Amino acid sequence: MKPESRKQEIVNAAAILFKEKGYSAVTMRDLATAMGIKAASLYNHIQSKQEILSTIIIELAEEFTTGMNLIVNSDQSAIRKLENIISLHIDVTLRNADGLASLNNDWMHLEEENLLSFEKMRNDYEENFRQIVRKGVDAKEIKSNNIEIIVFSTLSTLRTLYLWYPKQKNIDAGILKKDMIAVLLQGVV
Amino acid sequence: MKPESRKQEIVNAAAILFKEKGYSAVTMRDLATAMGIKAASLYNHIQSKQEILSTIIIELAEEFTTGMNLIVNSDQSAIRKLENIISLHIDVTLRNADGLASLNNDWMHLEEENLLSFEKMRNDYEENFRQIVRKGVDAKEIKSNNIEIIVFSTLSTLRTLYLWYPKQKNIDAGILKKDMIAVLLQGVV
DNA sequence: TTATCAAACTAACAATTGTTAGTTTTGTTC
DNA sequence: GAACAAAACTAACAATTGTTAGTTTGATAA
Repeated sequence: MKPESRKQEIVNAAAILFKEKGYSAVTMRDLATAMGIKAASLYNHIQSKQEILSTIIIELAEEFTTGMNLIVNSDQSAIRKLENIISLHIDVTLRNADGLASLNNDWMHLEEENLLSFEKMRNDYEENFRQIVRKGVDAKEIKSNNIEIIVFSTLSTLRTLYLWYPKQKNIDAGILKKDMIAVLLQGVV
Repeated sequence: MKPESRKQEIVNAAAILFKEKGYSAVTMRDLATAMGIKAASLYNHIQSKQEILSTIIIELAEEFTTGMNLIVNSDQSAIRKLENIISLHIDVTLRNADGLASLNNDWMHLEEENLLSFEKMRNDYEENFRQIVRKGVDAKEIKSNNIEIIVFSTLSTLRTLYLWYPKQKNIDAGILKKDMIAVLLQGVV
């Protein structure tokens, strides 16, 4: 066990609180109480409340961006790429479910460059996703229902994993991936 | 066009703001500015900020509860029931996409009885959903992947419709329902 | 012991929050 | 135009917000 830096401990505690009540509803005093210290003491380790949020979100966004780039540039079928995307989301969710709450619900409270860079990463991510599906349809690997609906429904599910996963007890990552791939790609009927 | 009550206008304006920034980050002065009046004037029409939130959420929750009860008690196949649930979500979303943002993201800021009654409605809703899927699996209508994953993935998509639908231009409700049913039930492969 | 440094503390600030009280404006009805 | 109600206003409040300044504590190294 490598000891976590005090800052990282604060960021982790904040992610849990942000998940429960949202960024705006969590006060620095709430966070300090959760850490067992006074609010002012937090500022020995972090620069601002905003810095906590951006630390949580940007790091996760970069993980997704890196993962997606690897997948997009790989030489695989569209279906395989979709499977890898599902796997990526599950991996990130298992590692940091709390932080994903902020990424999903509080990104709009980012400021300046962080907001812009987040929005760019998210748009690029979605565009990559869309392109994979499009190519899959062209290659007749994927049913040409409505491409936008496929992208939307798959991404909705993957983005909500952070809420659902913690409620499942002792679920194995490998089984989860297999089942999720089956449901999302082969359907339920 | 029936004239909306001033209170309803305020609630509608609030729903839009809550969607953009979340309940906690929207101040009564923000809302007043959006209405073109001063913050204090809002209180001629509403009792509190909290009342606005509960008006938005409880009404929607009751719509879902009513709709779900009709479907559960109907005499149809499990697949048909799932189709009707999809249809229900689309109908509610088309009618009040803004309010659904609060229902999805700000329900935890409800207080007292409203919080309890919301949580009960949501749990009952999910339990009904789960039971329909379970019966469908028993009747061999539905593939027995992982029931929890089916419930989760379908519900995730339906709950996120409020974000996606407004970005689609001039999409016909009937076509949307058909396509959504196809993707969610028959899959994409 | 002494010096050092991270990490806690107390005390306070200026700004913002939801809300109230009391008053004025606006528009409709007799 | 008098009367009335709806809906706006001004002014202020007590509480809470993120944050800063300066100080004390506690452990480690010299």
